[in-house]
Amino acid sequence: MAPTSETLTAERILEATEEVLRRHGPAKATVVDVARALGVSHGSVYRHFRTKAALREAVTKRWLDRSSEALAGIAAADRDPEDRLRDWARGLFEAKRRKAGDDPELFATYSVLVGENGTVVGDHLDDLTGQLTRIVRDGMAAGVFAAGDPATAAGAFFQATACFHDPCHAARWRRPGIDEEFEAVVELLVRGLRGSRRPV
Amino acid sequence: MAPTSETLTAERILEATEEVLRRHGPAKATVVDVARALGVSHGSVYRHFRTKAALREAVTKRWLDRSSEALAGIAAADRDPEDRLRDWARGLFEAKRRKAGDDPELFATYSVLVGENGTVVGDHLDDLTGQLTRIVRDGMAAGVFAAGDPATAAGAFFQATACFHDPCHAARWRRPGIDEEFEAVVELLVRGLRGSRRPV
DNA sequence: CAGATGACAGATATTGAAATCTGTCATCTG
DNA sequence: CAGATGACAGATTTCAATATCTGTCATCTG
Repeated sequence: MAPTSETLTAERILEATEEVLRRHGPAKATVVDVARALGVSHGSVYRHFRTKAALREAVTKRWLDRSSEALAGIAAADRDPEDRLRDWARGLFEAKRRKAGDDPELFATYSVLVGENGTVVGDHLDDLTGQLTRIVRDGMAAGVFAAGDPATAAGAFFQATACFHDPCHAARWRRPGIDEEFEAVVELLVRGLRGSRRPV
Repeated sequence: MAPTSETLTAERILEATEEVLRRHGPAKATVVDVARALGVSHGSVYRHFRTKAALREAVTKRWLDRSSEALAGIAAADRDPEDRLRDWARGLFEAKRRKAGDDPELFATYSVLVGENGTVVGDHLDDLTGQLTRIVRDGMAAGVFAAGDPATAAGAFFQATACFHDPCHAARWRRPGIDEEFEAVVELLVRGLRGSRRPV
């Protein structure tokens, strides 16, 4: 809001943009608002970001990257792959549910941004399935999971748990019994990864 | 469009409403349009449906019920439960994908209606998971699937395949490789239903 | 008299004029 | 001269007046 004497950096613009998005929502947040919040002219914002879309994309990427960090720790840990897989899936679900529950409007805002930015979101999903692939590969190497293509199995696991991390299902995350449903799905998938009793 | 001398029945109103929805879309389809299409006054429509919402709900129910029928046949067949499960899931996916692909606007229209009508949709989902439960129960009875609560397992299977039947994922059904992804998820789930190699 | 009608009040949607925003760029300033 | 500015054109959004719709009901008709 008040003009600041600090140098205008991309980082400061991104912070201001997040704040404007938080206050005004995705539909009403304008580049002019961001410039006003920083006490500069909107022309200065365009010096750092070519278009409004690029600015929104950068904000989205920042947000998604922050989401990945905590999970990356779980994926890289040196522990039983099956436990890691459960913890990772639970961590992803809990994080999403907490964000959706604590500040529904902000979550809705980011859901809109995510819908706008196919490329950035695709990279984020690749990042997450990459983390999953690492866990699955470790599990196969340790003989805990049945042999197969780790990337395919990780992709299937990720898709099968979409109900518990994809924003389009957010409305259901408040229902009672959702935790039991989550556990049931994860258990079913873990058993599937372990492999079949009867030979193929 | 042209006035008809036949008696005005709920059925005829529903047909006209489907047509109006198909032509005008969910946002612009009005009760007055429906009455015009039937050549009657809108007051007559209100004699059969208390509100516009009730009319839309009835149309939604009709549509969902039609969707269930084909699958019900698969679920009730007297065949190997594992094949039945695969065919059922594949049938659900194919039907949804075909509808979304053949007439995207109509599919979008019904997606909106589905979003409006929690109760009717809930019943439909109960119907589908009921069909799945029957298959899973048969599989457990035959020893093909590991013992457990059939309803829980069926619910988990249904949620885990949401990517391939929930309209909110419709945009991804055109991507190349989607069939392989579907197969991978179903295989993983089927292996999970068969049970674990190592004792719990 | 069962069923259809259309006038009506309040709610909702449409429309077009005015305001604001996006993106560019010639100009200014430290 | 690197970086900021604000005027500008064309695109988009807002807003208030206007039109349409929803749901009711007294009245009509076969």
